[in-house]
Amino acid sequence: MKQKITIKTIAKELGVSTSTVSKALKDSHEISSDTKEKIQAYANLYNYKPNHLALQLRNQKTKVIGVILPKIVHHFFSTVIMGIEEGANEKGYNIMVCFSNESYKKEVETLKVLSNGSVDGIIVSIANETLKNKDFKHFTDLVAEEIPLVLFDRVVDEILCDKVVVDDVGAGYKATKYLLDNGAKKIALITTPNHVNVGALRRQGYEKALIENYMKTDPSLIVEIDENQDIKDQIEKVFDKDIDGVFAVNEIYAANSMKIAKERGLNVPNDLSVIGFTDGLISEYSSPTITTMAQHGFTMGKQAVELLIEKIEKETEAYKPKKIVISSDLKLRESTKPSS
Amino acid sequence: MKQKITIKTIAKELGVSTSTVSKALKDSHEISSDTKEKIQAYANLYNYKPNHLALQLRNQKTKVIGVILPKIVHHFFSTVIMGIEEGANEKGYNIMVCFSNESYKKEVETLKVLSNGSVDGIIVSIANETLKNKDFKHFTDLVAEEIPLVLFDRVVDEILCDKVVVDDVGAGYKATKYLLDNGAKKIALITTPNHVNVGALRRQGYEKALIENYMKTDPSLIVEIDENQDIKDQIEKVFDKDIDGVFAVNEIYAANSMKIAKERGLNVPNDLSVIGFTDGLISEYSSPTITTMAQHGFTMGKQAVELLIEKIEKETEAYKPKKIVISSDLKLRESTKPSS
DNA sequence: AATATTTACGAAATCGGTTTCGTGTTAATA
DNA sequence: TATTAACACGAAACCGATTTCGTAAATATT
Repeated sequence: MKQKITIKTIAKELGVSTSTVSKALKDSHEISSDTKEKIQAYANLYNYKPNHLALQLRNQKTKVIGVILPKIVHHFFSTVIMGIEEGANEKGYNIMVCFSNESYKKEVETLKVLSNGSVDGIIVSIANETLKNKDFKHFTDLVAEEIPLVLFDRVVDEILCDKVVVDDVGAGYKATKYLLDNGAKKIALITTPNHVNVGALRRQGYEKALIENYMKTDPSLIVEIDENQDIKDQIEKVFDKDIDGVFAVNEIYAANSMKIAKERGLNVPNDLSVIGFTDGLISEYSSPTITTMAQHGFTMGKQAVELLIEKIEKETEAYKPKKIVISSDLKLRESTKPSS
Repeated sequence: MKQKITIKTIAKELGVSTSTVSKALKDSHEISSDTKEKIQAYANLYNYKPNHLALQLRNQKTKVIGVILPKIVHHFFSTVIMGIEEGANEKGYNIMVCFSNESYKKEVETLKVLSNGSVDGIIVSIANETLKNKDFKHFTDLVAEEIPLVLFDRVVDEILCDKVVVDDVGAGYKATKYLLDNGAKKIALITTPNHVNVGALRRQGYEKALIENYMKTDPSLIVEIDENQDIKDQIEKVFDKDIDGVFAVNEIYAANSMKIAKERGLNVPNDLSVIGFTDGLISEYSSPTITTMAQHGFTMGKQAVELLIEKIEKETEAYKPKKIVISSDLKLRESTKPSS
């Protein structure tokens, strides 16, 4: 890279001290207008830009926010990033994005790299593997070091920090209730293994809605998808149970269910109603289009980053972790019968 | 944030100089094993981590790569990010991700922020608005400053730097030829306005295939989508032309075409064959599934970052911009007739 | 004319590391 | 025993900015 022009260069060229240059560039009253003009003109001419690293070192802050996501090729996480970026930019921050790829090891490493002073704070959605093995030491260490941390979507109680989550129980409840209210009797739940807490919570909502309707939950209607195996094959089984409703905890599971229904000659929504989760492109472009619980990723990201920046900038001693719950709404489309 | 432990702290506590601590921590032969052990033990105990900012300032490099994308809620760009991140991590770099949101102004601002020393190099896919107004000064300035820059996918010749692109002409040709070879006579092209160069290039391929087949291009079969208006409405018109093939330059256009076909009672692929671009989730989960030109975003990202890092680390004086062309393949699915 | 007050600028410390060079002590060699 | 070499460590410069404090010269006040 080309040799950058620094304050020192300017000082030497104009025969003044670096302090004078520094003050002149910020229009200090201490410097005569003559000198100021000269220095500013020179700086402009040679396109002087203050070196950020030097400023960061001096100010002990980077104006950068670290973000660790489990994955990115995923509509929900993409929208969250958008929200984080917009919120960060508004406050003059940039974001450094990393991925754990759902791996515990990568999450630990990434967290270590980010916590060495490269960023002022960190936003994370926990990797699946970490949720499974329940080892959160890397996070609690971070909290002990008092590095600002905000968790979103995939969070756990063991880590004492600010959190932003969807009302997963409520969402599961709303979806299931809608299906029941519109005549469904046997509703399959296509979910993740229970260690993924959002899956577990949505399941609670599902069960709550059933109980309220005096129905008991039938374990054979619940499919826990193992992502390492073929998704469609795993869902296939539950279709033998003569179901008339499907609540899937994400788009992919919903889309797979639709495909199976079509193959079996079931009419959606007349023979079978389907509700998914995460309002992404698949739901929008599938045919029939899929009714989903909209997750408001953009809002989550923005709220998360606002919480974080508040924590970064307000050095409040007495601090109580906040938890923001974002409610999700049912976005009605063609895969369910119209509300009766 | 908690007061971090620094080399100075350690030095004072153990009654040695900072130079000794620094050397001891890097296992220098200059320091006696006794002292080394003492210092290393202390550093471990108090979880000492060298401050990255200080190192960056001293070494004049950040080990961070800036990435500016037009948007992220988009399968192709998501996969590119994955590739960039993986390639960067392998070489010990992190990525700082920003979005232009297709806006010229935001692109200029973001570029300015990133070029003040926060990153060692930058990877960009140009915003639509910039492509339209053809103002590339912010990029040429960057090149003049000799800040390593790599463009991908949406690139222009005016900017002298390394580039990674898809073989858009070839891809357009392959897709169109496949349709022709399987009996299509009237193929609609659903594309972007011509200033988006990838659209223009894919169109060239489309025209080339037609010419080779002794057909002349019919302008009324070409739809240039204005993204500010309803996409489906715009495509609708061309369906009145009695077409039997559609080549869409992205997934969304393809999915919309499928929907129109379905509404009009056309059987895909028997009455109408459809080929899209960008092998994303929509194509995979649509029904029938959509044949697409796979764009290999991951590979593009990885190649781009490798080019960039080479540029960053090799201070070669004589330098000739490279252009890597990645060929895209047709991924056959249900929306086209099997190859005859 | 003597003193007080501005004005305009520079020296030096600081942020947290790395690195070169110098030096006192001890051990090895002539 | 005198000289040399090896060892172990510290002082200080440096990266690029900011900022406090000090001060010489110019101007204002009594």
